[in-house]
Amino acid sequence: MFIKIDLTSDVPIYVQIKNAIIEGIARGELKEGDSLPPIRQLAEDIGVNMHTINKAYNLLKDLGFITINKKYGAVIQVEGFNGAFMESLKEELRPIITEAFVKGMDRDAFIKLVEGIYDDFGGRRNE
Amino acid sequence: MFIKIDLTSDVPIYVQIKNAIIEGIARGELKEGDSLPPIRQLAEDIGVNMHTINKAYNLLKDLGFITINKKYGAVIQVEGFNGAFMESLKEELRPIITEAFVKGMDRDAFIKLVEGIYDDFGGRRNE
DNA sequence: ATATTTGTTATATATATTATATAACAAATA
DNA sequence: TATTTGTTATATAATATATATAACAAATAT
Repeated sequence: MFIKIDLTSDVPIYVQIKNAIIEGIARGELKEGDSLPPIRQLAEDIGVNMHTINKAYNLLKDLGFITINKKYGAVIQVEGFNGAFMESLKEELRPIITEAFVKGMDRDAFIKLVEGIYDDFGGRRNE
Repeated sequence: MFIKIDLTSDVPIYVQIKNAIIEGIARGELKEGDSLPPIRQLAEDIGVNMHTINKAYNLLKDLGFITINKKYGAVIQVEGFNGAFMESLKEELRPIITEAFVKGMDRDAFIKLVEGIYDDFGGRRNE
């Protein structure tokens, strides 16, 4: 687990950790069934408090990216997208797109940006 | 100005107001040169504190959507996108796209979603 | 000229969020 | 039996969000 935290960022640490782990899955570094480190260990590794990791893990659970139990710890298990996810995705996306549109960025330019990010995950396929 | 605030939302009120005003520009209801209501008036209209409006206006100014001065108040004046905007846009977009990708949403499905939102602003053109 | 309206600034208070620090618990593991 | 695990409970501190008053200086209206 290589997670770099930017303490100057306005993005909360537990959100940065959540993002980094989802990135790890997207890049294929973390696969279904893989275990994440115990919260105390990861906390020491990246130099933050145990509860901050715990918060990140529970957020990942709520978002449907991992399961947590005492037997196996935190295990990558991705719930596919559903209606609720699509709704929250739209709500997140809308103000971002609106800002870009108002600033003169046309549809094609925005789509190019999206394609560029998607290409980072290359030919990777989700099972 | 028709701004509806969702007090149960986890999105701060001043951000909701900022988003609503940018939406207004995108929909063509607010045009370059138009003045926004005085902060006290808008505050009373939507039932929030003066400082909350002030914060929203100053955020809009920092983001390059309005200018503020005592003579003309808050006036719509959109700064076109630049490198800094593109960078922050990418940073905002990346974790959202990554989540969608990991959940099995492919590039084309995501782009369709983007196109749907762009279509809300119809044939409108930004000068 | 005078009063009002404007954005701005200054305090103060209250609540929620974020992050850390310790401690303890129950279940699983070594 | 001791250790490790996620979990829960308190406590503290800093920051963010929102409200409430008050006052200021500049512009506007009467």
